[in-house]
Amino acid sequence: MLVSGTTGWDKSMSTRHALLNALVHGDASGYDLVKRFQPSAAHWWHPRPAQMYTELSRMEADGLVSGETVIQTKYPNKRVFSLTDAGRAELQRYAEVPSPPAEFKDELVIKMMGLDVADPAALLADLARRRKWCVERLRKDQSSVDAMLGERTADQYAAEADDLGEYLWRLRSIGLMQASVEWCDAVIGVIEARRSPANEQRTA
Amino acid sequence: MLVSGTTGWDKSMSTRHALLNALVHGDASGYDLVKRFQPSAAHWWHPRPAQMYTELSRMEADGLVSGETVIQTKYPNKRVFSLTDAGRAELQRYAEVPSPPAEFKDELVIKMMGLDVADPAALLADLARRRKWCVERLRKDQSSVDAMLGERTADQYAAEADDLGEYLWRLRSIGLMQASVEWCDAVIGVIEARRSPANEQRTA
DNA sequence: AAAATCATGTAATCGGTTACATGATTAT
DNA sequence: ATAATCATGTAACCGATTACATGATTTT
Repeated sequence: MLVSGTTGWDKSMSTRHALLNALVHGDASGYDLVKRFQPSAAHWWHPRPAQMYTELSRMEADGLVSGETVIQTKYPNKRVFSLTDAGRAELQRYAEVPSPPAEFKDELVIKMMGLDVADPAALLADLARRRKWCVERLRKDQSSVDAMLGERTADQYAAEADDLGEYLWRLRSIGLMQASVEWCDAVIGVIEARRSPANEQRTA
Repeated sequence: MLVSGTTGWDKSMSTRHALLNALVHGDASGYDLVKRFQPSAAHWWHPRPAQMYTELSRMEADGLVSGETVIQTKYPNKRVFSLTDAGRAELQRYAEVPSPPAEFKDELVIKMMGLDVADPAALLADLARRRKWCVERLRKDQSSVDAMLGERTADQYAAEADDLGEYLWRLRSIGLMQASVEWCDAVIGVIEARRSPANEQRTA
């Protein structure tokens, strides 16, 4: 598995509870979990391997998970983690704490602040890149959803499936990516309108 | 000004460049900038005062801004910052660095991971709260945009205005909030479908 | 032969958060 | 009287990132 490079990783979230929730569906090694949260496998948020390993150790120290070492001959030994009762209790507690509003962090928005004084060329290039990235992400998420659904309707899937989390995560991503693409187009439109304010003299 | 409490603050972004960009439009004290990025005044991202003050000092040490102390008798003295040439150069450099993909951090999405094993009651409450929050945010952003436009069309505004950053920031927020509300509704739908899988036997 | 897979971790650093401290002035 | 405004900061902490280190095995 290639870990850094390509498109790179995105940023932060509640790593501990993400790991806890991931272990609900079955025991896993740190390595398994790293893969499950990888950018290619997952979506728009990815804890880094370094932190996942440290967090797993901390969780073990806190008694939320227990790790058993599995000795392997051909490959390095691994530690397989499972939820403890305390872990499950913590998950329950967490479920009942109201979630804070989602956080959105977008450097492009910051750059927009300088738009009325800056040269828009660099911004246009940036917007085009961003738009492309979002379209690509959208395509991937959409095809994941299609693959998950198969022949079923969304309602059937909702009733039967056992990986609703994955599914809903992708739905979330799709919505955000659509909004992002539309925003890019709107901003490009604004910059164009500013560049050629021809239509001002038109109607009135 | 009341700083903490109420809905509270959201999280992180590139504080340094946000401050730099804010100073493009005119000199300002730390306090002015704190207000400009406040949740009520601004949008969905807000650096904390503590960090803005520290960051301004660091920027001054790095020569990107220069602060002049203004002595006041009735109120505490203040330091008014202005961009230096180095600061403007840094802003230019920053404009040319490609922006990384936007980051989205949403604890609700994490909670969804446990949906097929957990009791959905707590989640439903959480979703309802979230939905309400987003609708409210949406309303505020929408009325800000309306106020900015006034009698003008979007194209006219784009050609004339000198606060495009504020405007585009709100457009971004509106798109994200709309997507968020729709997602909440979709998830609620999924949970309902799961709770009463009545329609499975229907057509086929 | 080169690259990717399996598998885990440490150390240094950093950006950001929380909590706290101060105190005159003005508006409700 | 109470609360909010003006105005700035420090100290402790913490979650997360970057960079690095290891090395046999399997696939291309």
